Amino acid sequence: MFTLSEENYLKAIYHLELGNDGGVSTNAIAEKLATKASSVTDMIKKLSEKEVVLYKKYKGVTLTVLGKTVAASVVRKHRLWEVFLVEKLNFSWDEVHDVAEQLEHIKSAKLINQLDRFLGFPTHDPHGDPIPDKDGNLKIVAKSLLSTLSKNESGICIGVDDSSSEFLQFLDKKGITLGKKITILDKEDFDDSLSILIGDKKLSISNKIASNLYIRAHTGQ
Amino acid sequence: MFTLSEENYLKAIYHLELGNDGGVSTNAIAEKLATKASSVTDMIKKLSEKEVVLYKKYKGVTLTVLGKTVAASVVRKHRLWEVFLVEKLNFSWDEVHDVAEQLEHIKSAKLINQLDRFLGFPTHDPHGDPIPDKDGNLKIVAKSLLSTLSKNESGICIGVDDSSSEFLQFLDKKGITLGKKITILDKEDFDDSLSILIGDKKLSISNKIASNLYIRAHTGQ
DNA sequence: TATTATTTTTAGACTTGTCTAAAAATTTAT
DNA sequence: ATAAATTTTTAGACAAGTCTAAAAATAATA
Repeated sequence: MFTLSEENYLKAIYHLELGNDGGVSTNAIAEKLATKASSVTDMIKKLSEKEVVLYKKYKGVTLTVLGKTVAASVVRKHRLWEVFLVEKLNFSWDEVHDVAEQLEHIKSAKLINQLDRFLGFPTHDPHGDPIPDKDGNLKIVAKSLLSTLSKNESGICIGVDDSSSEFLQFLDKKGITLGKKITILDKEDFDDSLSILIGDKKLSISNKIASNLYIRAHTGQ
Repeated sequence: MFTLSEENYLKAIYHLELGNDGGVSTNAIAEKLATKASSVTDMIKKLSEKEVVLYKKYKGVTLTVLGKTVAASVVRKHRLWEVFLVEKLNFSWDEVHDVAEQLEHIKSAKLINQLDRFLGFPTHDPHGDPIPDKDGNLKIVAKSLLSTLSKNESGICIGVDDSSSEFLQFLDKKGITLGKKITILDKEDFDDSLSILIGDKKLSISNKIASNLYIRAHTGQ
């Protein structure tokens, strides 16, 4: 059994490992959890004794198979609860994070299995992130940043990189939601801003926005 | 804001105050929370400084208006989650307690208000206990123990006193559920056991069972 | 009422998770 | 390759919540 704090460390390491390949640094974990490097070192020792991470002094940390399983289960719970909040309780996608951050630590296998069923076995959370299955596996869908598409290419909006509530509210305001088709009408060399067609509306968006939107290639039509 | 532990103490005191009138003793709280009297004294001092209880050394403890509000809100959350688990996630009434014990500490006003709406503003939990409203008020329905009814009297089963899972499973096995009409066919003086009619079935139940079942008077018919 | 029993509180210790400040190791740059 | 900068670890401290053992207050009893 793992404490709330241990689960948060495992989740942080899990997310950091997906980004960087190889070990995760003490400082990276500290930054992610808004804590101090010395606290991270302490906790890493504890996690290492519990055999959920591999740790060599000064060499960073890696999740073991067990650690990965635990972390994935926390992520699974987080994302299932997010779906629940949006689909059943009328939360908007920018409101779910803090509550899911609490709900992800509730311990009950039956609860999460029944919730999964109740929600119709969803595969993605409201931000387009994949939901790990019971065994911790997740299906990674090939995706590209909108900023990497060329003129006249198009795709389906399937996720966001930055899921801060400011960004999500901005997208709401512009009418950019998951599942919508986006076509690049023009690219401005000067500032890399884009002119796009979304639904039947023309929009101009900055490169910063385009670098935070994930697109699934949309062949044909 | 209150910690998980503080919330548990407030809830315990709240329940104990409903039973005993007057102050709640240190030992009673210790027993309810399965902790030591010395720990209770420590925590009571903290709660007293936070002005949620009135405390005089050796004289027990009473909730303030603020304390009562906080406690009722925890109870409200607990019972709403129990309804959710039974109504939406197919838990049986003997399985909900431990999970609700965790869920009751999730902090989000929007979550609990939306959950309340999603469930259709229920007034009672799966064990027949009333759900406090947003302001912490609860509607107390006149109820009697089945063991206090006389021969040929009848009533509707509306709650249980003991909600341990052993007792609840026993009731399931016997087909005794909330909302059913129960009529006393006979009372045995020797051991106070009862012969009852529930639905169209005749049952013999011990006094211990009858002393843990709440009945709403059922006049006429 | 004096004595015994019970309840409650205090004193001191321990665990978890955190922090600051200083020391040690590693990496970067000259 | 040596010095400087950065990262990481250690050492010691602190707050929350709990515990045991002993002291103090209250309640029960002879």
